[in-house]
Amino acid sequence: MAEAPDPGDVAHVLLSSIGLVVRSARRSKFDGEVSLPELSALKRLERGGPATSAALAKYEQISPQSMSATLGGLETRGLIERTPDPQDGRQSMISLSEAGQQLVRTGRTKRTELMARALAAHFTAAELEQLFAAAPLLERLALYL
Amino acid sequence: MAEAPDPGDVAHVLLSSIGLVVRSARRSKFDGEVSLPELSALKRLERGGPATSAALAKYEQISPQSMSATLGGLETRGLIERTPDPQDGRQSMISLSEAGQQLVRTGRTKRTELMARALAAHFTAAELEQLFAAAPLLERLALYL
DNA sequence: TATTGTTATACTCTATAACTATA
DNA sequence: TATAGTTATAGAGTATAACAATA
Repeated sequence: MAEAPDPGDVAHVLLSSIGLVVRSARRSKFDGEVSLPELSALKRLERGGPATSAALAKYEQISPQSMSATLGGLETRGLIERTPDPQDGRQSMISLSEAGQQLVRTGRTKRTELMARALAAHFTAAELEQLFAAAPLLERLALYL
Repeated sequence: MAEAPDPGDVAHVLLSSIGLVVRSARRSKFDGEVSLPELSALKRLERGGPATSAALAKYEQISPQSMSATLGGLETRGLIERTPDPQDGRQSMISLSEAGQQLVRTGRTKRTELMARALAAHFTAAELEQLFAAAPLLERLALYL
């Protein structure tokens, strides 16, 4: 194990590399495909189960209004369902529809597939392991920004 | 070393975690501070030296038009300089100005500082090492998307 | 009054198309 | 004609402000 790198250096290289990946991922467009924020919300629902719009916004670190817009698009395409809270008429629980479950469970979004293929073709097992291990660290980092 | 994770799983967790970091980083606003794409361009110039607008766009994986807009903002604030190519009147070399060099070299952008503080406060040396090692892998991944 | 969620509006970052100037 | 770069315009994703409905 090498010595600990300077946090400033780590911040530097992370900001660069992460920016590049996001720009690249966004650049590849697929018709009728879910967008990055949509995919993120769907995966959150799969991992965490049904949730209110406000809770989702908090998890995803975006404003409730933005989440509202994202969910609107998902509902239009039948990927999520809303169940009004019988106790509190203001709230609704958002959950994955049958179609939404299929889409996320099978991981068959073209965007994820493209990245999976790139990983399989150009990275060693050890590197995949490294990237896999880095992901939870990145999630944790996001909480402190 | 654990066995190699499935590339699909790696793609999944990377897309999620990276999205979160970018949204969090963008959410924290600082007046008069360089934006993420601006910072990225400045760092590229520091690492790679003077370059043309087109070359920068290619490195950063954005269109030449977008890079033009980014550079326009940086020039207005005196962070970069343009040197016309004496041989070819169409081209200019972009380089960091004195102010731009200072800003990037000292790493004193508020955004980088915020992330550096978070890393220093909430991550172990081994984790920093892990994140540091993951950055070049992410850059490579971006090339194949 | 406070809370959940939406609608209206605007800003940032990016793209594509059309243009200018130079080669 | 071809290339480097800019200007014009549009779209995605985000934010804040103002509003409606419910508590």
